[in-house]
This record gives sequence, structure tokens and C-alpha cells, in this order.
Amino acid sequence: MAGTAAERIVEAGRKLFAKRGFHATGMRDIAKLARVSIGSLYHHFRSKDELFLAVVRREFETRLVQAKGLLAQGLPAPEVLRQVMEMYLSSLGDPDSVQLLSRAWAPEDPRLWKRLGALLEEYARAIAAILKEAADAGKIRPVHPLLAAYALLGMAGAVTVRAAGHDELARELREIGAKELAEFAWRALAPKEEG
Amino acid sequence: MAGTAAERIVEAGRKLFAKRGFHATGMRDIAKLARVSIGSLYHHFRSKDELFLAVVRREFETRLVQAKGLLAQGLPAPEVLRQVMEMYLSSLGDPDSVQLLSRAWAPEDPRLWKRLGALLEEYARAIAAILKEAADAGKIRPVHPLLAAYALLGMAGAVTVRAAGHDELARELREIGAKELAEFAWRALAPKEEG
Amino acid sequence: MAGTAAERIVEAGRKLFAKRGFHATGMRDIAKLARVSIGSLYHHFRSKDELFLAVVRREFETRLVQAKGLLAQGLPAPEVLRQVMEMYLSSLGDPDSVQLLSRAWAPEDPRLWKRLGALLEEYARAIAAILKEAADAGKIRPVHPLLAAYALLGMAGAVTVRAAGHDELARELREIGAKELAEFAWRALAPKEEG
Amino acid sequence: MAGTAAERIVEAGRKLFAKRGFHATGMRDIAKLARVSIGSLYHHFRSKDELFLAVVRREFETRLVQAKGLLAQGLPAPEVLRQVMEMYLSSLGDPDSVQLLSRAWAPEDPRLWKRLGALLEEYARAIAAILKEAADAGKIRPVHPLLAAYALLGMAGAVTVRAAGHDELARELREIGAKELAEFAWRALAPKEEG
DNA sequence: CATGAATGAGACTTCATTCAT
DNA sequence: AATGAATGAAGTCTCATTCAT
Repeated sequence: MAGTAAERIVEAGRKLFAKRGFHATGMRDIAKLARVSIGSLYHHFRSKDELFLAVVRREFETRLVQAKGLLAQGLPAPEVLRQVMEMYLSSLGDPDSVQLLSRAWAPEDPRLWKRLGALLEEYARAIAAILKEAADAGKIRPVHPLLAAYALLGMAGAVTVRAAGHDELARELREIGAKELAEFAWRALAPKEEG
Repeated sequence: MAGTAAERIVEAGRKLFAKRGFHATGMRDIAKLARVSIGSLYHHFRSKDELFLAVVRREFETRLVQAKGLLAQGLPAPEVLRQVMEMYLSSLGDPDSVQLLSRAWAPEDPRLWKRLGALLEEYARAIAAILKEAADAGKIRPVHPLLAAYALLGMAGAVTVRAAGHDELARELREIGAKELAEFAWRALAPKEEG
Repeated sequence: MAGTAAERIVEAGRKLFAKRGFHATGMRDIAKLARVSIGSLYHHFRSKDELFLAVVRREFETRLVQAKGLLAQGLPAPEVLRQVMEMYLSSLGDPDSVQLLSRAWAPEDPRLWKRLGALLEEYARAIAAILKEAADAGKIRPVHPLLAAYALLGMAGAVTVRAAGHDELARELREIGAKELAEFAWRALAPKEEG
Repeated sequence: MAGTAAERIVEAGRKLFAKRGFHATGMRDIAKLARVSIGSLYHHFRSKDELFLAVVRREFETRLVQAKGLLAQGLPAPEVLRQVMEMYLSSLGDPDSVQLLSRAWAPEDPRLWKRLGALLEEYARAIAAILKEAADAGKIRPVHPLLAAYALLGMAGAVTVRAAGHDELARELREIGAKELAEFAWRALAPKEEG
């Protein structure tokens, strides 16, 4: 809860944007939760859009660091996929994170579409790079890397959002989701078996 | 553009919600496009939320009819999957449709979360029913039907949204997306080959 | 609940105007409670103002009949006063009545001021006539009849409105209010005692 | 007309609410008269209800100060009553005040009933305290203090509202009302004469 | 006499943002 | 750096009333 004013603001924005959405969250709410005056909030972030982007950007960067880390570890192909899948599902430990990322797919405000799309693409390209390298090494079958990246993110995202609910199915998905998705992805990407 | 007032309103809502999003679309805009007074608009739909839900519901129902139609046709398994995939991508012919469906995944307003989630789930269950029947008949491998349904919808949705853009990658995805996704899905779901 | 459409409308208006006030009661609400269409409602009453006045007028007329009845009975002076007082307090058996009459004192809508004032004045003049006759007969002291009438109505009204509440004081006022007010009024109006 | 923004707002609200009533007065009108922006108005008062209550509360507080001042002066009993009566009638010098207070008896909006009733009760209790002290000292006859307070306020209010009109009777009441009401009240409350 | 879809001005309120202190 | 009063456009929604059927 402590930290510099800017840090507290981003954290407060993350919480509220995730819980209530972009429009239902007011700058006043953020300022209050961050224990900062409205004036101070605007001193640190030029506008609400800018703050929202900063929040989402930080969220993506956390994932990018994880994703890029996988490149450097030289794990076996199915394992890499499994971890890519887990990345999303593990975020269930922090429900804010799930909501926040899901908002990047279909941002409410037209002004944010392009900029959020760019953040998402940057993330997808990092996944695509992993896939391309794996394909070149023959560890997975040749695929269109970006298309596959979007497909993987989409499938993981959809299941993860559903798993964030509070009913029986959600509980079940949280339990078996990671394993099933990894199987799903591995079968989709496994190199063609030679006869 | 003709039709009853209620029809014109839903159609106008569909266009504007898809193009601008929920909050950026005003009731006045919808009324004007539908050539209806504000009063008439509220005579037919109790609130903006209700109108939005009616719009999305109609969108989902169109898909549900298609999806249920597939059950009755007795097509071969890979073909069924291909068509499930195509359903999403074909909607690129009507860009409004894509945006609208993508909004159902992460609705902006918290009040809409539960109700849109229910619509989405109904759709997913219809897909799941198809998958379960196929699995029982040995045409695809045994999977958790709903999880697989969400995964398929998520993967198709992610690629489709990206394909709705205006850059080179979008053009490429529109060209090869359907085929690649069908391949992707079929490999993920194909029955285990026997020795 | 039965009766002609017009009767059902006035009765519904009485209930709703009393419970919710003039502005918080919509013509739709009245139509629904009276089981009449909006169109029919406007067939019977030209406007909301007109309906409200009809409702209040009927309420006052009930009282006027009672008040005029007293004139014809030749009761002793203190008894007449007592009954004038009781008239108000007895209306507690029908809480709608209390609220409705109290609204006549300070009508919300400026358009209604003059017309409601006239209804109230008509009622006050009936009371004043009783007082004048009693004064002429030496049964009460000489007073300005209309002023005294307003004073009596005001005092009875204030206590009655307060007695319509749901707390301990209200219960107490309902119990002793009539007797105390009668005593109050009688002392204020009793003829001067001679030496 | 000068003063802080909040003061100008309350004063403008007082004028308009008194002249036009609660619903016929728009927030825009108040803002304009107070030479304040709508935003500023809402910066100082959370809602129209809140502003109205603030206006009425200030009105009552003015009277409370006067009423409590009487307690400390040790005037003779009939004089105290006379002044209690005059308090209301003197407000005719400021017609806004009359209308405003009369609105407290039967507020238009149900949401305001409880809160305005509480303000009125507070005022009545101050009057009741005066009466009780007088009764204990044998200066007036023993009465139920709150009942008597409501009765006095009701009688004074009714006459005062009528006296605020523009016809002949109103002129007459303004002339003789104070004296007659004082007489009325004194007779009602005078201690029982001993034989 | 009855119906209810249609009207549209106007109500209250929100909220990102600015700027003098 | 910080503050918070002030701004005003724009939002959703209500409601008495009309009129073609």
C-alpha cells in the first residue's frame, strides 16, 4: 500500500479498473484509494487514458518478462507450451489480472483500441517468436507464428476468464484447465509424426 | 432499414454499439439512426442496458441457430469443426458482428457481466453439445466438452478480432485464418490413432 | 375496487397521491392501479391537474357534508367544537385522507395553488359559518370567524399529521389528541364569563 | 447577494424553492441565480434533496435561535406566547420564509418526509420546552407540551399562509392576525382561575 | 369509448480536466 | 509538488399528453 505516489496510483488504478471497468471507475475513486489529491494524480498522469494504458502496460510487461524468460531456458517443446498456457491460468491467483487482460481484447473506448491493440500485439509477437524458434528447430510443426500465438492466447484467455467465476464449472476449470489446455495446445502444434 | 420501430432500434443499436462501443454510443445517437424519438426508444426498451442485451442476444441467437443446424446434418467430424471455425471468421463479412461478439467476452459495465456471461455460456453449451456427441461417436478424442468449447471460441475469437484490422497481417489472416484454425482445431481434437 | 371507470380512477388517484405525492405519482401508475388504459384515463380527466383536483375536491366534500350536518343538529356549543376537532382526527382511520388534506395547505405545484386554496377556503367558510352562528347566539365569544376557522383547522391539521406517524408520540397523540384539542379549542372560544 | 459560493447557492435555493416549489425549481435555475456553474453547485451539495434540506434547515435554525432566546429572557407568560405567535406572522415581511416553512408540513417528495419531519419536530420541541417550563411555574395551565406546541405552530401556520395571499382577507389577517392569535392562544393556555 | 405507441422537452447528475493558490 | 474548488458539456431517463386505429 505504501510506495511513491505514482506507484500507489497505478496500483489503485489496477484494482479499480479491474473490478469496475474503465468507465465505471472515476479519477476521484482512484485518487481516494491511492490517498492522493486529484491535482497530484494529474501531475503524474496526463489523462485517464494515459493512466489506464500505464496500468495495462505494466500488466503486460510482467507477462512479457515471464515469456521471454522461457526463451532462455531451453526447455523441451511440450514443456514450453505448457508453461505458456500456465502463464495465463496462474494469473487466477490474482483475479484483477485476469479481468484487466481480458479488457485488452475488446476495449470499451474507441480511443484506446489502437493503443491497447499494440500492447497486445507486442505480447503476441513475443509468443510468436518462441513458436517460430521451436518450429525452426523442428520441435513443433510449421505454423503461422502470429496466428498461432493469437490462437493460443485466445484459447487460454477464454478458459481463464470463465474459470474466474464462482460456480462449479469455474472450480472445475481451475483444477483441470491448465492440463487440458496444454494437451490441447500440444496436439495442435506437435510436429507431424513420421511414418 | 425499414421494419417496425423496435427492429430499427435493435439494428441501429447493433451498428453503433459495434462501431463505437457501449459507452461511446448515446441513446440519442441510436434514436436518430433508427429515425425514432427518444421516447419511443424507451417505450420499447426499458434502459440502455436492456437494449444492449437485446442486441447481443439477437447476435448470439443467429449463431446458435447455425450451430444447432450443424447437429442435424450428420457431417464428418473434421468438417463439423471446420464449420464451427468458419462461423466466426465468416462474420468478417459483417464487421459489426465481430466487434459485438468480442464485447461479450469482457463487457465494460459490471452490471452486464453476469447477463452477458450467461448468453455466452448458452452459446458455448451448444458447441459443447456438438463436441460431446462427436466424442461419444468416436469421431474426436474424449475431451471436457465445455472447456473445449470455450477454447475453440476463444481461439477463433482472438484471431477474428485481429483479422478485423486494416493492416497487412489482418489481410493475411482473413485469407488463411479459416484454414489454419480448422487445422489447428482438428489436430487438437482428432481421435487418438490406434497402433 | 369495482365501480365505474371514473370511480376507480379517482380512488386509485386518491391512494397514490396520498402515499407518494403529486409529482411522484405518474398517470401510468394511476391507470394501472385503476385497471384502465392511459387513453381511457384521459378520456375521463382532461389532465393530471384536473384529476388531482377532483380527488381533493371529493375529499373536502366528504368533510363539508359532515360540517354542514352539525349546523342542523342544534348541539350545545362545546360539543359542536369537539366534533369539529374530531372530524380531523377521526380521519386517522384512513391515513390516505390525512396526507391528502395536508397537501392542500402547501401544494407543490404553483398551478394548483389558487385552485386548492379555493377548495380549502370553501371548507374554512363552512366552519366559519358555524362559528358565527354560535357567536351570535352567545354560545362562544365573538371572534373573527374565518380567522378562527383557519386557526382551528391549522391546529387540528398539525396534530393530526404528526399523529399519523409510527412512533410512540404518534400513538400517544392518537389516544389523547381529540380530547386535548377539544379542550384547547373550547377554552380559546368559550364566552367571556360575567362577574 | 455576495458571499461564498455555498452561501449564494443556499440563498438562491431559498428564493426559488419558496416561490415555485421543489419540483418546479430546476438546478439550472438555482445555479444561474447564484451565478455558479452546475458543477460548482454539485460540488457543494450532493443532490437537489440535500440542497433543499439545507435551505429548510437554515430557515428553521433562524427560528430556533429566536425561540431559544425567549427562554432566556424571563418575560411574563402571555408575552411569551404573544412572541411565539408573532414569530410566525412576522415572517410575512419575508414571504419566502412563509412558503418555505409551510412546505415542511407536507413535503412533496416522499424521500423528504422523514427528514423534514425531523427538522419540524426539533423546532416543535423547542416550543414545547418553553411551554413546559411555563406550566411548571404555574404561568399556564398544565398541557401536553408537544401536542400544544404542534397545535400552536399549526394554528399560526395556517393563518400565516392564508395571510400571505393578495386579497382583502389576507390584508385583514395581516393587520389583526397577530393580536387575535395571541388572544386565542392565551385563552387556550391560561392557568385555571381559582374561585 | 378504448387502446397504447409515439413524442420530445427537460429533469437531475456525473466526470475528466483546469488552474489559482 | 500539492491542493481542491470550479467548470459545463453530455449522459440517461421520465412523463404528461396526443392521436391514429
